[in-house]
Amino acid sequence: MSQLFDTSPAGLTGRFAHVALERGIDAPEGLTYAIPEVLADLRVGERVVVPLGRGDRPVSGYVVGLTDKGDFKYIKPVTSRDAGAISLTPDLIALAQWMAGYYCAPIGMVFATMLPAAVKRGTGVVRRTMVSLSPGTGAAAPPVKSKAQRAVLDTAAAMAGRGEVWVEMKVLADRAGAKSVSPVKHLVDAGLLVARQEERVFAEWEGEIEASPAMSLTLNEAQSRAVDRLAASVERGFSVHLLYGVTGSGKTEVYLRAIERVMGRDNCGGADRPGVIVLVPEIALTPQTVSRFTGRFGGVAVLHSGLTASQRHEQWRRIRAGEANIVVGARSAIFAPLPRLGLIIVDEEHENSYKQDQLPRYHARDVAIRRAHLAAVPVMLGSATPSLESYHNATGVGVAAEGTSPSPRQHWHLQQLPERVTGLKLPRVEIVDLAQEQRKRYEMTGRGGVHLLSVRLEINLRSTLESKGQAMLLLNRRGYANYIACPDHRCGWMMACDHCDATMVYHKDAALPLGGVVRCHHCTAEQILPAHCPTCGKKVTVFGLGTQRVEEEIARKFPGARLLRMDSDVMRTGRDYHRSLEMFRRGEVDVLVGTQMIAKGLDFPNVRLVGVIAADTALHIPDFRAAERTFQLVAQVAGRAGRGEHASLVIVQSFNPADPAIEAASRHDYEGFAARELSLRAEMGLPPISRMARIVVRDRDLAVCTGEARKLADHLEAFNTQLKLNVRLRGPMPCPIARIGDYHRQQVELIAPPPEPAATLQRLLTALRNARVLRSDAHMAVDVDPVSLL
DNA sequence: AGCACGCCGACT
DNA sequence: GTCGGCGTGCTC
Repeated sequence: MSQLFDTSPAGLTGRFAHVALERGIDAPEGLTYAIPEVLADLRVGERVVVPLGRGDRPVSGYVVGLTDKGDFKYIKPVTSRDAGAISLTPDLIALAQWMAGYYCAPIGMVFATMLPAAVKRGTGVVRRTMVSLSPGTGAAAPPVKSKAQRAVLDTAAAMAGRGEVWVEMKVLADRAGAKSVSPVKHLVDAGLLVARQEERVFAEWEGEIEASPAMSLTLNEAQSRAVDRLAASVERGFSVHLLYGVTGSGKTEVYLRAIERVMGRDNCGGADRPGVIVLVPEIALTPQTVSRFTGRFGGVAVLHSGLTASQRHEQWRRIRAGEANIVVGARSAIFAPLPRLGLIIVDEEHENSYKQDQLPRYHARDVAIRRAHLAAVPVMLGSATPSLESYHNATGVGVAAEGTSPSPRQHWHLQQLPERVTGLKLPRVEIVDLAQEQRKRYEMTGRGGVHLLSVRLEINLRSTLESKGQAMLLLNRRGYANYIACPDHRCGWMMACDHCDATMVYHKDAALPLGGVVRCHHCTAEQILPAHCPTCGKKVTVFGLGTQRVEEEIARKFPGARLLRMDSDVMRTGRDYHRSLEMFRRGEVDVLVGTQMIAKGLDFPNVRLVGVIAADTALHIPDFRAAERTFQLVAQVAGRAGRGEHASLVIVQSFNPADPAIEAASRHDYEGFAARELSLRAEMGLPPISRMARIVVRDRDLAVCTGEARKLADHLEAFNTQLKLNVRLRGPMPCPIARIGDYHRQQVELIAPPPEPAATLQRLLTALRNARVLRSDAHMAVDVDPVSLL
């Protein structure tokens, strides 16, 4: 169209910008707008305002591409640049486009996730007027009208002499002893001072993060080797290093040294230096973790959910401006707008919290790998219990034919830290058979019922407390009892949520009039505990284990022990969590009872006993990763013991003591577990050897839900056959939890076989998306690489 | 996401 | 005969 004109229409450059809008339109390549002369220097990544729809409603979007050809029929011009001059680096634009395609998400949603709302809204932006002596005003005392003006000029001259050339108007007035800024304003009007507007983001910080002293630790051989190999790979561009180091093997020190190597020892920020992103699970983002980085380096920015809007905005601006080039943060910190990237580190890469459970359903580890690839830099993934995805990629275990040795994927490297740092050994782990324990107890006492503490655990807890040691007890289930039922087996009534296909959980609370509430863990439903069975009238019983019950049991058996429970019911904010951990660290707590939030990454030297109350909680959930979860949980919590000079012990209670996952975790045998589990996955055609996507259809009406799911499955089958993709389709079938919050849920699973499973899956999903039968919205959720199948 | 167009029930 | 219900689809 532009070629029709010898010269462009008035005010237009004849060039065009592809603009991806912030919401709504699911087109990764964006809409085409003409670039006006006044915006001739528009670049990819800039946030702009464009007219949309008949009413030319102003909407925000991002320039994703520039072109000389505008082949669309009607083309409107870009209205203006974003008022806050927000822009994303070109690598983030490319990353957003990849994410929108890979995760089947509207690109606008991806941008919305990339940019903190505080940045878009401009939270915390303060305008200040800065003034400075006019050039030429200095030496000769210019005529002034008042004493106040004289004082202002003298003060400004004195400050300029100390290097403060630009001073905020209000500050200058104060220093000069003026009652208001009016003398300063008069001087500006008279041309003796010059003024300019400055916009700055201002945030209040409550107490500075204290930097822990930079300890110079000597690396052991394995640590040095890992650092050397990573450093050696920098020149080759993109590479992935899986740092598999047992619990307590000093992975953090490897990260710190790797950062030193990449950006130089004396980092203090500066845009000329490459930047580093360190991803840490939200829960591990403690002041202690952060201080290990701030203690070693300057120019560190922190991003986590506990920040206020203006703090987040301030951190983002510092990063964007190159003032901070080390970013430590949770999942969304992978979108940190570093002008130049040098390295990405993903700590505890196996953590499921890296996967976002809302649109866009991205996995921060995988996005990190993609971002490193786009920037041609190395990425290091660290874990004591790597995800089978990463282990498979880094070793090739799981696909090698008999007799051939497995080989890693291209660009992947395995770095191992097989031993704990100086002098520390992995703790001894004992398994207690709970079924046998129950029988023994019955023989001795004549009474049945499940006891939370086995004889072994109770004895060891007692001796631990007597010797002033600390203990941690893990039970990965909140509440008091997760079943509320009729005691009569012939009746069989069990209390279920009215809105979900799930049982209700009893939460004890002595402060409440009826001693507690009954809650659904999948929606917000809450009820009182019924006294009698609604079907047969018998007195209801509660059974099943929860952390509250462990707490009660310990309090009863060990009245002198200082006890603290940590689960998401008690820990409402990150501050509660950090405060509790600090109490435990200071030794003000003897026994810590909690869910998986106490299992990961914590380092308390005085923990001499770790007890797993029931290792089976995750074992029977209908998810092919049940064994992997169980292994990770047991191995991780076991790793909390033996981090000091005292002897320590881990006791794992289980109804399935011979289960391979529990057994392997008790022997600290990750490799054995991984080899076995990966061959099972290969045999059953499951990830990571294959790739999976899951599409959930939800509707309040069951018939609509099943009908829509059927239609979707038919479409999938048609395209799968037509494109000869050989993707395995399962369903439509009800989700394991078939109804949540009054919405019925049907699912279809897509499993793409090797070779090139990811590409195969993408081809099918893209085909459906282009045919407009697949969309991610309120009715349909596409989850690529799901981590949870409920 | 908005905001239109479009095709069926209760009003002047 | 019109007003308006919100279902479906487009926005450069």
